[in-house]
Amino acid sequence: MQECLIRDFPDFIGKEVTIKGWVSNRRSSGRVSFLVFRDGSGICQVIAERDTLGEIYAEIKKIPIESSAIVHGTVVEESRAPGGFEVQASGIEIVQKSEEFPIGKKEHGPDFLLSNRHLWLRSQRQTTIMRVRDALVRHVRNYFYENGFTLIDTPIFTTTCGEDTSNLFSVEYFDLGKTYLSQTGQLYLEAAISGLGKVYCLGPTFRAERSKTRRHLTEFWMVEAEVAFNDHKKNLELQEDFVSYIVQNTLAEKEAELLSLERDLEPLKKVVPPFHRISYDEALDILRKQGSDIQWGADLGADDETVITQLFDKPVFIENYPKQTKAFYMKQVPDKPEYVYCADLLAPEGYGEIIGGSQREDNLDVLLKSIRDNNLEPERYGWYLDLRKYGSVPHAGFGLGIERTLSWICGLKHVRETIPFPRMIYRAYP
RNA sequence: UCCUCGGUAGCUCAAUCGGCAGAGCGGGUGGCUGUUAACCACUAGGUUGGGGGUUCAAGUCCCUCCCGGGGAGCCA
Repeated sequence: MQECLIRDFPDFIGKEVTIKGWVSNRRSSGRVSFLVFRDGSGICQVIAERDTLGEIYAEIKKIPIESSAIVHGTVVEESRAPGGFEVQASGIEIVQKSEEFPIGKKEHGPDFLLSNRHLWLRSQRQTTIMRVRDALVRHVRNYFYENGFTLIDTPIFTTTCGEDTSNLFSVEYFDLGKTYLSQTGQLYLEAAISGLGKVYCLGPTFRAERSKTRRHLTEFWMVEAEVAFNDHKKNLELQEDFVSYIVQNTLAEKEAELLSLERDLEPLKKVVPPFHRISYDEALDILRKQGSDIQWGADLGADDETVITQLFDKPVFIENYPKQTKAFYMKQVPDKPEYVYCADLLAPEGYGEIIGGSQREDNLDVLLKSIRDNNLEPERYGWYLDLRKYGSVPHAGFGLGIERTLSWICGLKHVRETIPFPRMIYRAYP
Protein backbone atom coordinates (compact mmCIF):
# COMPACT_ATOMS: atom_id res chain seq x y z
CA MET A 1 0.00 0.00 0.00
CA GLN A 2 1.62 3.19 -1.24
CA GLU A 3 1.10 6.73 -0.01
CA CYS A 4 0.23 9.06 -2.87
CA LEU A 5 -1.34 12.38 -3.79
CA ILE A 6 -4.80 12.71 -5.30
CA ARG A 7 -3.20 14.73 -8.09
CA ASP A 8 -1.30 11.58 -9.14
CA PHE A 9 -4.32 9.22 -9.18
CA PRO A 10 -4.12 8.62 -12.97
CA ASP A 11 -0.92 6.65 -12.26
CA PHE A 12 -2.54 4.57 -9.51
CA ILE A 13 -5.75 3.27 -11.07
CA GLY A 14 -6.62 -0.12 -9.60
CA LYS A 15 -3.90 0.12 -6.98
CA GLU A 16 -4.08 0.20 -3.20
CA VAL A 17 -3.04 3.60 -1.86
CA THR A 18 -2.95 5.68 1.29
CA ILE A 19 -4.05 9.32 1.19
CA LYS A 20 -3.94 11.88 3.99
CA GLY A 21 -6.19 14.90 4.21
CA TRP A 22 -9.52 16.40 5.18
CA VAL A 23 -13.19 15.60 4.70
CA SER A 24 -14.59 18.46 2.62
CA ASN A 25 -18.12 17.09 2.56
CA ARG A 26 -20.01 13.95 3.52
CA ARG A 27 -23.18 12.26 2.30
CA SER A 28 -24.42 9.25 4.13
CA SER A 29 -26.80 6.51 3.27
CA GLY A 30 -27.65 3.46 5.33
CA ARG A 31 -24.68 1.27 4.60
CA VAL A 32 -22.54 3.53 2.42
CA SER A 33 -21.12 7.00 2.97
CA PHE A 34 -19.60 9.28 0.37
CA LEU A 35 -16.78 11.50 1.57
CA VAL A 36 -15.49 14.34 -0.58
CA PHE A 37 -11.84 14.19 0.37
CA ARG A 38 -9.13 16.81 -0.06
CA ASP A 39 -5.39 16.31 0.42
CA GLY A 40 -3.93 19.66 -0.67
CA SER A 41 -3.17 18.38 -4.17
CA GLY A 42 -6.74 17.75 -5.32
CA ILE A 43 -10.11 16.31 -4.40
CA CYS A 44 -11.66 12.88 -4.82
CA GLN A 45 -14.54 10.85 -3.48
CA VAL A 46 -14.03 8.21 -0.82
CA ILE A 47 -16.54 5.36 -0.65
CA ALA A 48 -16.98 4.05 2.87
CA GLU A 49 -19.09 0.91 3.22
CA ARG A 50 -20.29 -0.60 6.48
CA ASP A 51 -19.66 -4.17 5.42
CA THR A 52 -16.02 -3.38 4.53
CA LEU A 53 -15.04 -1.02 7.35
CA GLY A 54 -16.69 -2.73 10.30
CA GLU A 55 -16.83 -0.92 13.64
CA ILE A 56 -15.42 2.43 12.55
CA TYR A 57 -18.19 2.83 9.99
CA ALA A 58 -20.59 4.21 12.60
CA GLU A 59 -18.15 7.07 13.23
CA ILE A 60 -17.34 7.67 9.55
CA LYS A 61 -21.02 7.88 8.73
CA LYS A 62 -21.35 10.86 11.06
CA ILE A 63 -17.87 12.33 10.70
CA PRO A 64 -18.01 16.13 10.92
CA ILE A 65 -16.96 18.14 7.89
CA GLU A 66 -13.26 19.20 7.93
CA SER A 67 -12.21 16.27 10.13
CA SER A 68 -8.71 15.08 9.23
CA ALA A 69 -8.19 11.45 8.27
CA ILE A 70 -5.96 8.86 6.65
CA VAL A 71 -7.67 6.70 4.05
CA HIS A 72 -6.48 3.35 2.67
CA GLY A 73 -8.15 1.96 -0.40
CA THR A 74 -8.26 1.24 -4.10
CA VAL A 75 -8.24 4.01 -6.73
CA VAL A 76 -11.07 3.73 -9.24
CA GLU A 77 -11.92 5.98 -12.19
CA GLU A 78 -15.46 7.30 -11.73
CA SER A 79 -16.88 10.09 -13.86
CA ARG A 80 -19.62 10.84 -11.33
CA ALA A 81 -17.11 11.55 -8.55
CA PRO A 82 -15.75 15.02 -7.81
CA GLY A 83 -12.26 15.05 -9.29
CA GLY A 84 -13.03 12.07 -11.52
CA PHE A 85 -11.70 9.40 -9.14
CA GLU A 86 -12.89 7.60 -6.07
CA VAL A 87 -11.18 5.50 -3.46
CA GLN A 88 -12.94 2.33 -2.34
CA ALA A 89 -11.90 2.50 1.30
CA SER A 90 -10.51 -0.60 2.95
CA GLY A 91 -9.66 1.30 6.12
CA ILE A 92 -9.99 4.82 7.52
CA GLU A 93 -8.13 6.34 10.47
CA ILE A 94 -9.56 9.53 11.91
CA VAL A 95 -6.66 11.86 12.77
CA GLN A 96 -8.86 14.44 14.45
CA LYS A 97 -12.63 14.60 14.62
CA SER A 98 -13.41 18.21 13.79
CA GLU A 99 -15.59 20.45 15.89
CA GLU A 100 -18.58 21.88 14.06
CA PHE A 101 -17.03 23.80 11.13
CA PRO A 102 -18.20 27.42 11.03
CA ILE A 103 -18.27 27.64 7.25
CA GLY A 104 -21.20 25.62 5.97
CA LYS A 105 -22.44 24.50 2.60
CA LYS A 106 -24.63 27.54 2.09
CA GLU A 107 -23.51 31.00 1.13
CA HIS A 108 -21.95 33.34 3.66
CA GLY A 109 -21.57 37.10 3.89
CA PRO A 110 -18.24 38.93 3.49
CA ASP A 111 -17.99 39.97 7.13
CA PHE A 112 -18.27 36.40 8.35
CA LEU A 113 -15.94 35.01 5.69
CA LEU A 114 -13.27 37.64 6.30
CA SER A 115 -13.42 37.06 10.05
CA ASN A 116 -12.93 33.38 9.29
CA ARG A 117 -10.33 33.88 6.56
CA HIS A 118 -8.06 31.26 8.19
CA LEU A 119 -10.79 28.67 7.59
CA TRP A 120 -12.24 30.16 4.38
CA LEU A 121 -8.81 29.70 2.78
CA ARG A 122 -9.48 25.92 2.66
CA SER A 123 -12.44 26.23 0.34
CA GLN A 124 -12.09 25.09 -3.23
CA ARG A 125 -12.61 28.52 -4.73
CA GLN A 126 -10.03 30.12 -2.45
CA THR A 127 -7.42 27.41 -2.99
CA THR A 128 -7.96 27.78 -6.74
CA ILE A 129 -7.28 31.51 -6.54
CA MET A 130 -4.13 30.87 -4.48
CA ARG A 131 -2.89 28.46 -7.13
CA VAL A 132 -3.42 31.07 -9.83
CA ARG A 133 -1.60 33.59 -7.62
CA ASP A 134 1.31 31.20 -7.31
CA ALA A 135 1.47 30.85 -11.11
CA LEU A 136 1.19 34.60 -11.71
CA VAL A 137 4.02 35.44 -9.32
CA ARG A 138 6.17 32.69 -10.81
CA HIS A 139 5.63 34.04 -14.34
CA VAL A 140 6.44 37.54 -13.12
CA ARG A 141 9.76 36.30 -11.79
CA ASN A 142 10.40 34.22 -14.90
CA TYR A 143 9.86 37.22 -17.16
CA PHE A 144 12.48 39.25 -15.39
CA TYR A 145 14.87 36.33 -15.17
CA GLU A 146 14.52 35.61 -18.88
CA ASN A 147 15.05 39.26 -19.77
CA GLY A 148 18.25 39.87 -17.86
CA PHE A 149 16.93 41.64 -14.78
CA THR A 150 18.45 41.20 -11.32
CA LEU A 151 16.22 40.88 -8.27
CA ILE A 152 16.85 43.63 -5.71
CA ASP A 153 14.98 43.23 -2.44
CA THR A 154 14.24 46.74 -1.24
CA PRO A 155 13.77 47.62 2.44
CA ILE A 156 10.46 47.62 4.27
CA PHE A 157 11.57 50.20 6.88
CA THR A 158 12.29 53.45 5.08
CA THR A 159 12.96 57.07 5.91
CA THR A 160 12.51 58.43 2.40
CA CYS A 161 9.26 58.08 0.59
CA GLY A 162 8.11 58.08 -3.00
CA GLU A 163 4.86 59.96 -2.83
CA ASP A 164 3.79 62.07 0.12
CA THR A 165 3.86 61.38 3.82
CA SER A 166 0.13 61.31 4.48
CA ASN A 167 -0.20 57.74 3.22
CA LEU A 168 2.58 56.22 5.32
CA PHE A 169 2.38 53.87 8.27
CA SER A 170 4.94 54.97 10.83
CA VAL A 171 6.93 52.73 13.14
CA GLU A 172 9.01 53.69 16.17
CA TYR A 173 12.57 52.68 15.33
CA PHE A 174 14.75 52.53 18.47
CA ASP A 175 16.58 55.82 19.03
CA LEU A 176 16.20 56.99 15.44
CA GLY A 177 12.61 58.07 15.84
CA LYS A 178 10.02 57.33 13.18
CA THR A 179 10.57 55.15 10.18
CA TYR A 180 7.88 54.30 7.65
CA LEU A 181 6.67 51.09 6.09
CA SER A 182 7.63 51.11 2.44
CA GLN A 183 5.08 52.38 -0.08
CA THR A 184 7.43 51.73 -3.00
CA GLY A 185 10.83 50.18 -3.66
CA GLN A 186 11.42 52.46 -6.63
CA LEU A 187 13.90 54.89 -5.12
CA TYR A 188 16.09 51.99 -4.03
CA LEU A 189 15.82 50.36 -7.45
CA GLU A 190 17.05 53.62 -8.95
CA ALA A 191 20.14 53.26 -6.79
CA ALA A 192 20.64 49.68 -7.99
CA ILE A 193 20.52 50.35 -11.75
CA SER A 194 23.94 51.99 -11.76
CA GLY A 195 25.48 48.67 -10.81
CA LEU A 196 23.11 46.25 -12.45
CA GLY A 197 21.37 48.02 -15.31
CA LYS A 198 18.03 46.22 -15.18
CA VAL A 199 16.53 45.43 -11.79
CA TYR A 200 13.21 44.55 -10.20
CA CYS A 201 11.71 44.02 -6.78
CA LEU A 202 8.66 42.10 -5.59
CA GLY A 203 7.39 42.52 -2.10
CA PRO A 204 4.78 43.91 0.25
CA THR A 205 3.81 47.55 -0.02
CA PHE A 206 1.97 49.59 2.59
CA ARG A 207 -0.45 52.44 2.06
CA ALA A 208 -2.23 54.09 4.96
CA GLU A 209 -5.06 55.30 2.73
CA ARG A 210 -8.49 55.20 4.34
CA SER A 211 -9.86 53.54 1.24
CA LYS A 212 -12.80 51.19 1.36
CA THR A 213 -13.22 49.84 -2.13
CA ARG A 214 -12.92 46.56 -3.96
CA ARG A 215 -9.59 47.72 -5.39
CA HIS A 216 -7.77 48.65 -2.19
CA LEU A 217 -5.75 46.92 0.49
CA THR A 218 -3.52 48.60 3.08
CA GLU A 219 -0.91 45.87 2.52
CA PHE A 220 -0.48 44.59 -1.02
CA TRP A 221 2.23 43.10 -3.19
CA MET A 222 3.81 45.14 -5.90
CA VAL A 223 6.38 44.22 -8.51
CA GLU A 224 8.52 47.11 -9.67
CA ALA A 225 11.09 47.31 -12.45
CA GLU A 226 13.69 49.94 -13.22
CA VAL A 227 15.93 50.13 -16.30
CA ALA A 228 18.95 52.36 -16.94
CA PHE A 229 18.93 54.22 -20.26
CA ASN A 230 15.25 53.41 -20.89
CA ASP A 231 13.18 56.38 -21.94
CA HIS A 232 9.43 56.80 -21.68
CA LYS A 233 8.75 55.03 -24.98
CA LYS A 234 10.88 52.00 -24.14
CA ASN A 235 9.27 51.92 -20.72
CA LEU A 236 5.81 51.47 -22.25
CA GLU A 237 7.10 48.79 -24.62
CA LEU A 238 8.57 46.92 -21.68
CA GLN A 239 5.29 47.14 -19.78
CA GLU A 240 3.10 45.83 -22.58
CA ASP A 241 5.53 43.00 -23.26
CA PHE A 242 5.65 42.15 -19.55
CA VAL A 243 1.89 42.29 -18.97
CA SER A 244 1.20 40.23 -22.09
CA TYR A 245 3.73 37.63 -20.97
CA ILE A 246 2.35 37.19 -17.46
CA VAL A 247 -1.27 37.12 -18.64
CA GLN A 248 -0.70 34.63 -21.46
CA ASN A 249 1.52 32.32 -19.41
CA THR A 250 -0.81 32.33 -16.42
CA LEU A 251 -3.77 31.73 -18.70
CA ALA A 252 -2.02 28.84 -20.44
CA GLU A 253 -0.95 27.19 -17.20
CA LYS A 254 -4.16 27.73 -15.21
CA GLU A 255 -6.89 27.55 -17.84
CA ALA A 256 -8.82 24.87 -15.94
CA GLU A 257 -8.63 26.85 -12.71
CA LEU A 258 -9.80 30.04 -14.41
CA LEU A 259 -12.70 28.20 -16.00
CA SER A 260 -13.69 26.80 -12.61
CA LEU A 261 -13.80 30.42 -11.40
CA GLU A 262 -16.17 31.03 -14.35
CA ARG A 263 -13.72 33.44 -15.98
CA ASP A 264 -14.45 34.25 -19.63
CA LEU A 265 -11.05 33.61 -21.23
CA GLU A 266 -11.65 35.44 -24.50
CA PRO A 267 -10.87 38.96 -23.21
CA LEU A 268 -7.61 37.67 -21.70
CA LYS A 269 -6.54 36.07 -24.97
CA LYS A 270 -6.58 39.53 -26.57
CA VAL A 271 -3.93 40.82 -24.18
CA VAL A 272 -0.99 41.00 -26.61
CA PRO A 273 1.19 43.92 -27.77
CA PRO A 274 0.68 46.64 -28.75
CA PHE A 275 -1.62 48.15 -26.13
CA HIS A 276 -3.55 51.31 -26.84
CA ARG A 277 -1.92 54.61 -25.92
CA ILE A 278 -3.75 57.85 -25.38
CA SER A 279 -2.43 61.03 -23.86
CA TYR A 280 -3.93 62.75 -20.85
CA ASP A 281 -5.10 65.56 -23.15
CA GLU A 282 -6.78 63.05 -25.49
CA ALA A 283 -8.44 61.47 -22.48
CA LEU A 284 -9.84 64.88 -21.54
CA ASP A 285 -11.20 65.34 -25.08
CA ILE A 286 -12.90 61.95 -24.92
CA LEU A 287 -14.41 62.68 -21.52
CA ARG A 288 -15.63 66.14 -22.56
CA LYS A 289 -17.32 64.71 -25.64
CA GLN A 290 -19.15 62.37 -23.28
CA GLY A 291 -20.39 65.37 -21.31
CA SER A 292 -17.76 65.64 -18.58
CA ASP A 293 -16.71 69.12 -17.43
CA ILE A 294 -13.30 67.92 -16.24
CA GLN A 295 -10.71 70.70 -16.13
CA TRP A 296 -7.12 70.46 -17.34
CA GLY A 297 -4.90 69.66 -14.37
CA ALA A 298 -7.39 67.48 -12.54
CA ASP A 299 -6.54 63.84 -12.05
CA LEU A 300 -8.82 61.33 -13.76
CA GLY A 301 -11.44 59.94 -11.40
CA ALA A 302 -12.60 56.34 -11.16
CA ASP A 303 -15.65 57.04 -13.34
CA ASP A 304 -13.44 58.74 -15.92
CA GLU A 305 -11.19 55.70 -16.11
CA THR A 306 -14.21 53.43 -16.53
CA VAL A 307 -15.47 55.51 -19.46
CA ILE A 308 -12.10 55.25 -21.18
CA THR A 309 -11.50 51.54 -20.59
CA GLN A 310 -14.91 50.75 -22.06
CA LEU A 311 -13.70 52.14 -25.39
CA PHE A 312 -10.94 49.54 -25.67
CA ASP A 313 -10.81 45.75 -25.65
CA LYS A 314 -7.32 45.48 -24.19
CA PRO A 315 -5.22 47.42 -21.71
CA VAL A 316 -4.77 51.12 -22.43
CA PHE A 317 -1.98 53.50 -21.41
CA ILE A 318 -2.85 57.03 -20.43
CA GLU A 319 0.38 58.97 -20.75
CA ASN A 320 1.84 62.42 -20.14
CA TYR A 321 -0.17 63.76 -17.21
CA PRO A 322 0.23 67.34 -15.97
CA LYS A 323 3.21 67.60 -13.63
CA GLN A 324 1.04 68.98 -10.85
CA THR A 325 -0.96 65.74 -10.54
CA LYS A 326 2.02 63.42 -10.27
CA ALA A 327 4.92 62.55 -7.98
CA PHE A 328 8.04 64.71 -7.68
CA TYR A 329 10.47 62.28 -9.33
CA MET A 330 8.85 62.13 -12.79
CA LYS A 331 10.71 63.70 -15.70
CA GLN A 332 9.23 66.75 -17.35
CA VAL A 333 8.64 66.64 -21.10
CA PRO A 334 11.48 68.86 -22.48
CA ASP A 335 9.47 71.14 -24.76
CA LYS A 336 6.31 70.97 -22.62
CA PRO A 337 7.45 71.27 -18.98
CA GLU A 338 3.91 71.36 -17.66
CA TYR A 339 3.68 67.63 -18.54
CA VAL A 340 5.66 64.64 -17.29
CA TYR A 341 6.75 61.42 -18.98
CA CYS A 342 4.51 58.97 -17.21
CA ALA A 343 1.72 56.51 -17.87
CA ASP A 344 -0.92 54.60 -16.02
CA LEU A 345 -1.97 51.29 -17.50
CA LEU A 346 -5.69 50.59 -17.21
CA ALA A 347 -6.93 47.00 -17.44
CA PRO A 348 -10.10 46.39 -19.48
CA GLU A 349 -13.47 45.03 -18.31
CA GLY A 350 -13.73 47.74 -15.67
CA TYR A 351 -10.68 46.66 -13.68
CA GLY A 352 -8.82 49.96 -14.07
CA GLU A 353 -5.33 50.91 -13.02
CA ILE A 354 -2.86 48.07 -12.58
CA ILE A 355 0.39 49.92 -13.38
CA GLY A 356 1.81 53.32 -12.64
CA GLY A 357 5.12 54.15 -14.28
CA SER A 358 7.33 56.97 -15.50
CA GLN A 359 10.65 58.12 -16.78
CA ARG A 360 12.52 59.57 -13.80
CA GLU A 361 14.03 63.02 -13.48
CA ASP A 362 17.77 62.54 -13.91
CA ASN A 363 18.93 66.16 -13.57
CA LEU A 364 20.00 67.13 -10.06
CA ASP A 365 18.84 70.76 -10.12
CA VAL A 366 15.46 70.01 -11.66
CA LEU A 367 14.88 67.18 -9.17
CA LEU A 368 15.88 69.36 -6.22
CA LYS A 369 13.46 72.06 -7.32
CA SER A 370 10.71 69.53 -7.70
CA ILE A 371 11.31 68.18 -4.18
CA ARG A 372 11.06 71.71 -2.79
CA ASP A 373 7.97 72.50 -4.87
CA ASN A 374 6.28 69.43 -3.38
CA ASN A 375 7.06 70.65 0.16
CA LEU A 376 9.36 67.69 0.79
CA GLU A 377 12.59 68.01 2.79
CA PRO A 378 15.67 67.70 0.54
CA GLU A 379 17.76 66.61 3.57
CA ARG A 380 15.84 63.34 3.71
CA TYR A 381 16.68 62.63 0.07
CA GLY A 382 20.45 63.02 0.33
CA TRP A 383 21.27 59.54 -0.94
CA TYR A 384 18.65 59.77 -3.68
CA LEU A 385 20.06 63.08 -4.90
CA ASP A 386 23.54 61.54 -4.93
CA LEU A 387 22.37 59.27 -7.73
CA ARG A 388 22.14 62.40 -9.93
CA LYS A 389 25.70 63.44 -9.08
CA TYR A 390 27.61 60.29 -9.93
CA GLY A 391 26.98 59.22 -13.50
CA SER A 392 23.30 60.09 -13.78
CA VAL A 393 21.55 58.53 -16.78
CA PRO A 394 18.07 58.62 -18.26
CA HIS A 395 16.04 55.81 -16.70
CA ALA A 396 12.48 54.66 -16.31
CA GLY A 397 10.41 52.10 -14.49
CA PHE A 398 6.99 51.03 -13.31
CA GLY A 399 5.10 49.23 -10.56
CA LEU A 400 2.38 46.62 -11.05
CA GLY A 401 -0.10 45.64 -8.35
CA ILE A 402 -0.17 41.86 -7.97
CA GLU A 403 -3.63 41.70 -6.37
CA ARG A 404 -5.29 44.01 -8.88
CA THR A 405 -3.72 42.07 -11.74
CA LEU A 406 -4.76 38.73 -10.22
CA SER A 407 -8.26 40.03 -9.58
CA TRP A 408 -8.51 40.98 -13.26
CA ILE A 409 -7.07 37.67 -14.50
CA CYS A 410 -9.42 35.66 -12.27
CA GLY A 411 -12.38 37.92 -12.98
CA LEU A 412 -13.04 38.58 -9.28
CA LYS A 413 -15.20 41.31 -7.87
CA HIS A 414 -12.82 42.19 -5.04
CA VAL A 415 -9.06 42.13 -4.47
CA ARG A 416 -9.56 40.75 -0.95
CA GLU A 417 -9.85 37.20 -2.31
CA THR A 418 -6.51 37.45 -4.12
CA ILE A 419 -4.28 37.66 -1.03
CA PRO A 420 -4.19 34.97 1.67
CA PHE A 421 -4.77 37.32 4.60
CA PRO A 422 -6.09 40.70 3.41
CA ARG A 423 -5.30 43.84 5.38
CA MET A 424 -7.97 46.48 5.01
CA ILE A 425 -8.91 49.64 6.84
CA TYR A 426 -11.15 47.86 9.36
CA ARG A 427 -9.45 44.46 9.27
CA ALA A 428 -6.10 43.23 10.53
CA TYR A 429 -7.46 39.87 11.79
CA PRO A 430 -6.89 37.00 11.31
C1' U B 1 -13.01 62.08 6.06
C1' C B 2 -17.68 62.13 3.13
C1' C B 3 -21.94 59.50 0.68
C1' U B 4 -24.81 55.07 0.81
C1' C B 5 -26.64 50.19 2.43
C1' G B 6 -26.91 46.85 6.33
C1' G B 7 -26.74 44.37 11.70
C1' U B 8 -32.93 39.08 13.59
C1' A B 9 -30.86 31.33 15.79
C1' G B 10 -23.84 29.00 14.73
C1' C B 11 -24.51 30.65 9.08
C1' U B 12 -27.77 32.77 4.98
C1' C B 13 -32.10 35.27 5.20
C1' A B 14 -37.84 36.20 6.01
C1' A B 15 -41.33 38.62 9.29
C1' U B 16 -47.27 42.88 5.04
C1' C B 17 -49.96 49.06 8.13
C1' G B 18 -46.42 49.01 14.72
C1' G B 19 -49.98 43.44 16.72
C1' C B 20 -47.96 35.47 18.84
C1' A B 21 -40.01 35.98 16.02
C1' G B 22 -39.98 32.02 11.23
C1' A B 23 -37.47 29.01 7.18
C1' G B 24 -33.27 26.66 4.89
C1' C B 25 -28.38 25.08 6.06
C1' G B 26 -25.47 23.50 10.21
C1' G B 27 -26.17 20.63 15.32
C1' G B 28 -28.83 16.30 17.90
C1' U B 29 -31.95 11.60 17.27
C1' G B 30 -33.77 7.98 13.87
C1' G B 31 -34.31 6.02 8.62
C1' C B 32 -32.21 4.90 3.74
C1' U B 33 -26.75 0.48 -0.60
C1' G B 34 -24.45 5.07 -5.53
C1' U B 35 -24.79 10.07 -3.24
C1' U B 36 -23.54 15.06 -6.04
C1' A B 37 -25.16 21.93 -1.55
C1' A B 38 -28.00 13.90 -1.26
C1' C B 39 -32.83 12.87 0.67
C1' C B 40 -37.00 11.77 4.52
C1' A B 41 -38.96 12.25 9.72
C1' C B 42 -38.52 14.27 14.53
C1' U B 43 -35.84 17.71 17.75
C1' A B 44 -32.99 21.58 20.31
C1' G B 45 -31.53 26.44 19.27
C1' G B 46 -33.32 34.00 20.17
C1' U B 47 -31.00 39.98 25.30
C1' U B 48 -33.75 41.03 16.97
C1' G B 49 -25.67 45.04 17.64
C1' G B 50 -25.63 48.51 22.60
C1' G B 51 -28.17 52.51 25.16
C1' G B 52 -32.25 55.87 25.39
C1' G B 53 -37.19 57.51 23.68
C1' U B 54 -42.53 57.42 21.46
C1' U B 55 -46.67 53.80 22.11
C1' C B 56 -51.71 49.84 25.16
C1' A B 57 -48.02 47.30 22.11
C1' A B 58 -41.38 48.20 18.79
C1' G B 59 -37.36 43.46 14.91
C1' U B 60 -40.45 47.43 12.63
C1' C B 61 -40.96 54.57 14.29
C1' C B 62 -37.37 58.58 16.55
C1' C B 63 -32.40 59.90 18.85
C1' U B 64 -27.54 58.22 19.81
C1' C B 65 -23.32 55.13 19.87
C1' C B 66 -20.79 50.67 18.04
C1' C B 67 -19.68 47.20 14.08
C1' G B 68 -19.51 45.83 8.95
C1' G B 69 -20.48 46.05 3.33
C1' G B 70 -20.28 49.11 -1.17
C1' G B 71 -18.67 53.73 -3.27
C1' A B 72 -15.93 58.75 -3.49
C1' G B 73 -11.32 60.98 -2.76
C1' C B 74 -6.24 58.71 -3.16
C1' C B 75 -3.77 55.07 -5.37
C1' A B 76 -1.30 49.68 -7.46
